[in-house]
Amino acid sequence: MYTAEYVPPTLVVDSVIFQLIDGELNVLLIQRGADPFKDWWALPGGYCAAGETTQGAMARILERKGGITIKQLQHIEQLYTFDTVARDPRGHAVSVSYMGIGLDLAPQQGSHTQQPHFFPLSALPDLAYDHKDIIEYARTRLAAKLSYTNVIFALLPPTFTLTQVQAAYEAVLGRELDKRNFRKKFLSFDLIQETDEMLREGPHRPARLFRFKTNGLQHLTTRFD
Amino acid sequence: MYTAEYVPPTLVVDSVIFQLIDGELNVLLIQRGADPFKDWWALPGGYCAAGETTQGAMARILERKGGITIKQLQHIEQLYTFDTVARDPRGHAVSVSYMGIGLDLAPQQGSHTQQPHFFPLSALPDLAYDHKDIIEYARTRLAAKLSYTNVIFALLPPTFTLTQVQAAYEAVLGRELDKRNFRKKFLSFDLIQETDEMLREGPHRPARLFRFKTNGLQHLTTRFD
DNA sequence: ACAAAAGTGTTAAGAATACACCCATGT
DNA sequence: ACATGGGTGTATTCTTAACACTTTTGT
Repeated sequence: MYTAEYVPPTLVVDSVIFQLIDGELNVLLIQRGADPFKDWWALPGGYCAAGETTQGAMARILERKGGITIKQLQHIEQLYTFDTVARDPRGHAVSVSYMGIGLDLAPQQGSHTQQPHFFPLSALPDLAYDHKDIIEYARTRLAAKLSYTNVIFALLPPTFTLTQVQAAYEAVLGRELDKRNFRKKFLSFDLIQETDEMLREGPHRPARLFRFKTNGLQHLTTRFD
Repeated sequence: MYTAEYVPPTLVVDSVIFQLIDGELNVLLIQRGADPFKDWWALPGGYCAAGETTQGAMARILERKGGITIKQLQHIEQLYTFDTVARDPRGHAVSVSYMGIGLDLAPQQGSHTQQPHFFPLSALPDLAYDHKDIIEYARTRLAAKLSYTNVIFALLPPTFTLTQVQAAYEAVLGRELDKRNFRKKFLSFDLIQETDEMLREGPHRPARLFRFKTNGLQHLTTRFD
């Protein structure tokens, strides 16, 4: 397949797994059990072997190291391939990065790692490799995608209130939105429909529950923001 | 660096090199000299070795196979990593793809290939591998970037008329724009300044030449379109 | 004089923004 | 009764879209 003198770089896959916890965007990290960066927090990642797609490798590694299956993720997309020679002290490792988004993800102890853990983006520990850059890249991509896709569905439960949708937008964009304008605009996309359920959860008026008309990523015909 | 039983996929880099010719977006192709896909047209591409960045590999391969140096390119960006196992019949090859944009590129015969050639996107030959998908991905990305960056500079000469700018937008977007509205909007970005030169090239009123205030990619604060 | 592209403004419709009060509930 | 978050409409500003004629040149 390639000549004797051709030695490819190591190919690795790193995953940025997001979910909302308490209205904040959180990312899944594992604590490394071996050098380099032993005991540092890092994105779940690992080798991609010949014959395995990068997304296949992502699924295998996430399950083994993060205790999460990709069926729990409502959206997955490839982000960028990080390839600087110095990013891994052991030698040249090219990293294909992915973003995955889920809901109520409860990571399990992986067989090769310490307990994986979700951290809010506002309180990340020091990170191994260039993983801080990768997370920042993912957050920027997700924020951009809010404005031209329905990707918000991946952060929300099957039924949800408009206040929850707005809170999810605000968590990703990192700024507050006007309640009346947000509802008018978001409803105009025609992505969701009322259910006949209400959410009662406090000493205040119950909130209407909605659901998405279709799941799966779609491009908006009109932009948000 | 990796254990004996770990065999990485081959890592290759494929480049989509665009330039405008006669008001149409063209892409650089080479004719393959060996199997697989012998004599088919393909994107210039080749192996990336350990210790070499993917962009470094791109530069080396473009020069060798396409007769173009990356210094001739006014913009380069990574696109996507194509990794399906079946995309190369010889075995699993993961392709990191790049888009490069230049001007007056005159490809030279490469040492390992037939004469490279620019083809308009509207008249592409059959292409090897998944290279048609890669070109389509690049065109879509470029069209999207027109609306939120100044990337149009990469398609234009150092001085240019507003009609040329509009024609470049139209070539990438694949649709016509209103002259008065285009000029008003584009000038409002404040990216360009008048020169005191005029372009005379026919039996009609000469056109004012402009230049960009800064080269290099910038995000627009307001969107086009 | 004619053909060809350059250059230029106004109007109307639609979208974005700013903004404040009443409603339904649990305690 | 009160505290809490749910729910709703309008006026203003800004942006977009549609549209046609005059100017300057080469032949």
